[in-house]
Order: sequence, then C-alpha cells, then structure tokens
Amino acid sequence: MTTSEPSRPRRPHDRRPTLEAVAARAGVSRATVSRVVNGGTGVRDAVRERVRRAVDELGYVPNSAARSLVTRRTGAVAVVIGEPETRVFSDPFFGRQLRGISRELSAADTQLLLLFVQHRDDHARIGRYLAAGHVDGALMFSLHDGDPLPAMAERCQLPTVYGGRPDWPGADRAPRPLFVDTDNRDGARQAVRHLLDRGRRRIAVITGPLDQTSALDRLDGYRDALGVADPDPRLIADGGFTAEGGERAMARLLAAAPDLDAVFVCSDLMASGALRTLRAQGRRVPGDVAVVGYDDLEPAAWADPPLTTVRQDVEEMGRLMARLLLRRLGAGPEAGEELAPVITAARLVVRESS
Amino acid sequence: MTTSEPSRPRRPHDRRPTLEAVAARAGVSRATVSRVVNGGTGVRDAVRERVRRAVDELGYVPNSAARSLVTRRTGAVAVVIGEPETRVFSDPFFGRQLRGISRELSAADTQLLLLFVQHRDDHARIGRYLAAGHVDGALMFSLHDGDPLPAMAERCQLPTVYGGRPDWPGADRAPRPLFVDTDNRDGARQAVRHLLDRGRRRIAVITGPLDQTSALDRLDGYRDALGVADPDPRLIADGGFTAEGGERAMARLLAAAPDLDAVFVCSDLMASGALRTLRAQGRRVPGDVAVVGYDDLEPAAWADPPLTTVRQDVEEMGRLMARLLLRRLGAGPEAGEELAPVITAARLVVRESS
DNA sequence: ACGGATGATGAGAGCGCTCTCACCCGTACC
DNA sequence: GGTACGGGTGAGAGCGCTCTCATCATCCGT
Repeated sequence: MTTSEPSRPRRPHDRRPTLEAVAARAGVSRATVSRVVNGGTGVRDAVRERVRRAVDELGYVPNSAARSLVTRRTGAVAVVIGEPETRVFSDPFFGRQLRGISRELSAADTQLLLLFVQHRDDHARIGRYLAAGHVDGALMFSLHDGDPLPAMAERCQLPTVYGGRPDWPGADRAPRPLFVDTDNRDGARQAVRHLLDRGRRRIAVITGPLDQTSALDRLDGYRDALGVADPDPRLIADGGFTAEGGERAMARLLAAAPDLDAVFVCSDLMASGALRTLRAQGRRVPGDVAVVGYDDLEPAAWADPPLTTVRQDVEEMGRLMARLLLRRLGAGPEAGEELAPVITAARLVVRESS
Repeated sequence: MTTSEPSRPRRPHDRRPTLEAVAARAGVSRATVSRVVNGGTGVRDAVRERVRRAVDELGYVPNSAARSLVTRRTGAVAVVIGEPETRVFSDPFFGRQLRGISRELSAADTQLLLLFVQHRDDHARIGRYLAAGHVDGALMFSLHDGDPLPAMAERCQLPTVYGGRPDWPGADRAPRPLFVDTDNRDGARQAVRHLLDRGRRRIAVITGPLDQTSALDRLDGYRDALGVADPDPRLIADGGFTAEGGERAMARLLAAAPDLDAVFVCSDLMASGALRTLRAQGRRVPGDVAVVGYDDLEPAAWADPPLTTVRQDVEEMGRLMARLLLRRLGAGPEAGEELAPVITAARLVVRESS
C-alpha cells in the first residue's frame, strides 16, 4: 500500500445510533421501534422486548431535533426574568419562585430554560429565541412597564403565563393574559392597618420600582389604609426592591421626615437594608420606628429583630404558574378558554419589629 | 350550503413561514434564502436585498429544530449545578459564577440552559437530556464525589468544562478533564498564616462538605499552614457551605474547644452564620475570636464586623469556564489538545474581623 | 368454511433546513 | 472565435424522526 484512502467525509464512529440502526438490530421497522420508544402500545410483548434490548445494547437516545421537527413540540419552556442575574441571585424571591416552577415542570418531564434580561437589547435576542420555536411556552416575571416581551410572545402565539399582573398592551383586547399574582393591594393594606393599630401615626413607605404592577399595587394599599389619596410625599421613597436601595431609601426618609414612627417596606430584602440604616442612625426597632416587610422570605426571619411581614407563598405561586402553563399546553387550542388568572391571598405575620 | 367542509387537518394560519415561503416571495430558491439568512456571502446585493425584504414582510424566523437536525449544532450549552436550587439561590457564589458564564455566552450568541441536580434520580434525567443532543456542550460545577455526570458526559462525548477540579473517574486515563479552579489550598494557607501572624494559636476551621475537592483542598491548606498533618479534631467542623451549617458548626466548635481564639471559615456564607453564633454566645470578634472567610462575596462586606476573607474572582472564573468551552466547541476536534485547565490565584483581603 | 372485525406491523411521505454539486453566463485569455 | 475560469444560482439529496395508511395475520361468528 502506497497511499491510504483519503479519510471519508462521514465518520460513523462519532455518529450516535439512529432509529434505523435499532430497527435493523431488532429486525423490525422504524415505525415499531418508534412505537416502543414512545407510548409503546400495540406492540407484541416479544417484539417490544427485542426492541428494548436493541436500544440498550446500542445506547440509543432519540434525537431531539428530529423529533421536535415533526412533533412541533420541544418539551421545554422558557422562564424569562426581567432583571439582570445580579438581582435574581441576590433576592431570594426569585429562587423561591423558580423552585416552585422547577418542581412542577420536572414532574411533568419538561425542561426549564432560564433567560435573563440584562440590557435593553436583550429583548430582541430573547424575542428571537422565543420565536425560533426553541420552547413550547414561556413563564415571565418581574417585567417592567413597557416591556416589549408580552407583545412579542403574543405575536408569535407563544403560550405564556405571567408572574404578577402584566402591563398588558391592548388593555381590554380579546386575548387576556394568563397570570398568577398575590393580592398585593390587600397585603399592603393589612400591613399598614397593623401599624395604625399599634398606634403609629407617621407611617412611611419604601416602595419597589413603580414601573412594576406589584410595587404600584402595594403603594395603593398603603394609600387605602391611610385613607388619603395623596399622602405626604416626604413619607414615600423608592427602594428599587434591593437591599442597598432599601438602605438608601430609609436614609432619605429619615432626612425628610425625622419624626416618622413606622415604615412599611415593600420587600423583606429592602427591609433588611432599612434596618441597617435605622441601626446605624441609632433608632431602635420597634421602639422608635416600627418596621413591616413584605414576602416573608429568609431576610425576614434572619433580620434583627425578626421582621413582621406580609406572607405570600412564593413557591406555591411558582407552582401555580407552571401548572397553568402546562394545562394551557396540554389542552386543545380552545380548551384554553377555561383557564383564568389566579390571585392568591396575602397574610400578615407579626413578629418583633412592630 | 348544507354542511361545510370538514376542517382541514392542516391549519396554515398557525404555521410559521418557512424558507420555502420566503424563497417564493423573493423569487429565488431556498438555497439562496438560506445563504442570505446565514453568512450571506456570494449573493448579489440586489438579490440579497430582495430576500431581506421578504424575510421582514413574512416575519420569517428559522426553525431551530430543522436547522440543528442538519447542522448538528444547537447553539446552546447546559450549565449543570450539583445542588438543589434552594442552595443555588441562597449562596451568592453561584449567582456570580453564573453571571460570568452568562455574559460570555451571550456575547457568543449562545444560549444558557440551567439544570439543577435535586435528587439522586435527577442524574439519570439530566444524563438523558445531555445525551439527547439538546446542547452542544456543558458546564458543570459544585459536583460531589462519585457524581456519575462526568462519566456520562464522557461517554456521550459531550464537550464539558468543570468549575473546580472534578473527581475524575479514570484518574490518569487519557482524556483529562478541562476545568477552571482557584488555588484553594494556597488561599487557605494564606488565611491561616494570617491568623498565626496575628498571634492566634488555637485556630479552628469550618469546612465545606468534604466530598468536594474545593472543600478538601482548603482543609489541606489549613493543615499546611499549621504544619501538622493531623490537627486536633475538636478544631474541625463541617459547615456544609450553608449559613445555617456555619452557625451550627461554630456552636459545635465552641462546645468542643471553648479555648479557640480564631476560626477559618471556608466560605463567607458559612462565616456569616458563624458570626451569628459568636455574637449569640457573647464572644467578641475579633477580640475573643478572629474570623476569616473565603470567597469575598456580599456576605463578607455586609458582615458585622466586615469580614477578612480570601478573594477569588468568581465572576471571572465563570467567564473563563465559558470561554474554555466555546473554544473547545469552535475549534476542530483535535485543536482541542491545546486547551488546558486554568487555575487562578487567591488573595487574602484583610478587613476588621481578624 | 367464509366474510368481516381486530390488532400488529411495515412502507413511505414528509417536517424545514443545509450543503454539495451541477449549471449558467459573463469575462479573460490565447 | 474558442476555451478556460469563476462567481452567482438552483436542484435535490438528505438529517432522524413521527404518523398515516395499507397490508397482512389472526380470530370470531354464523
């Protein structure tokens, strides 16, 4: 031999076995193997066994691309969070929600695909990704007003469930969005009423970013409880739903209204920041200033003193979102009509900070 | 008309436009449209323009399943974390690493797919998922000894990069794993030496779970610095890399060795727990007990007092992992030979707790 | 014993895309 | 004027799978 053959373009060794190969080995047709690999009804036991063995011996795993090309199903759903990971991974709220979602999805053998919105231009990228049919549906939460994602999902008819009532483009147009939310307004009302009951009169509020419906609703609940449509603006500060934001907002409030005797903080994480500021400025909690948080997550229990807060079952909300989406996907196109948004209750949990 | 036709099986209205449709509209062949949509070389400007317009008008988005069926590329990589989400979302370490990874991947227009290992049986599910060709490669971290995932990835020849030196199945066999790690042993040595320099003599250690190489390496560094192969076992406790674990481990140490005057805690999160215990038991930091952490993440800066700790650039490590994997994927099959594990340096950051 | 259920199996047509190869036509060269 | 060349374009063969139908046993009732 002088020169060996040029290397073949096809390298069978790095090719995973296909249905065809399994069929050949088991001495049946592709169709039969497919039947066994999937549902597996209508195949004689002896044949099924032979196919199973062939699958094992060859280490056959179905090619997902080929499969979803014909079924138009991918077995995956996207979770889109309208925040940069920095926030997502520092606020336990997201972890909890994601946990509920992931539990429910993996029980249904559905993959979870996590997407973060970092920059403005990420919207386009994510929109393209969703439109490309990588996923069967989407779960979106922590979106901010004017986010183009809902409209994009709508346009490419991607089944979507929102966490928190979304800022919906064509407000009352036919296709109503599916979402899971807590009764934020009522939760806030409970918190502020509790402070009033405790005899507090100068009650401040640290809000979330007001381009989110949840933050807005909680602020509305604060107004409801106070019974004033237009409360003293010196008592309102935006803490952006972060610990540092809460820290700074508290400082601003103390500067603008040194006489405040209570503060309703719209998330536990912000409350932990607010407590730091209060401690630093020598105000006792709850002696000088009573504090109520929102969420009832780790920061509330760990806080010093432990935080009175409004409990919402975040994990359950995640589960509900996933369940809603799965139903939406599983049912026929019009069976979806029965599905409706879910609003869960909020409940005050009294601890030592108020 | 008496009865309308039975509804057609095909519903063209819910079908997204295909290459074929774009080709027809632009008056060219599928091949040409494909050329424009992808690289786009070798097409006359006029034609390219016409195709572009057709794409826009139809709102065409390539079908990813069809594409990856033929290209054998998915444009996505999996990130597998060997911990339940509970931990992932409460330890800022993961968030940081993920952030580095996600930055690098999205710059390369590659999707990130997050998978958690919750239960024992998740391994099988994840293995199947990886084998099914949903992703082009994987990034795995926080794996524990004896985890079958590396072997699975190896078997289906999935390009993989590990975060932290993995517990490698065939130790010295040919295919060496690709990983990114910090010099944990040296970092620990620095921390403990620093405590010795400060005159401490009874130095305890709170370790991570000892089935992880990073925890093991740090414990080795502790031994190195003390210069004893077999330190007093009363000075060693496992904190499991969680805040509560650190809290409990500190309590155990104080009970077993009340005379300890310093503790090297192998993660900031555990250190925050340890500080709680010390405070609760009335030990002053650093007066009575000096504390050094590891990681230099938020808990270190926020701690009271601010924590002396060992800094590792976690985000950068994430970025390095992603970059390594992308190179591995981009390069030809044998060009991969040049790629080697990366070990970054650790550096002590002195603050007020020591 | 025979027509008609019934149930297991195989043949084959796509799903939407990429990519090779052949083709066409215009330009350059002898 | 013929040959060679090369860039732009189209035809068509798959990628690996699912699913509809046709086919063929098998078994029942009369």
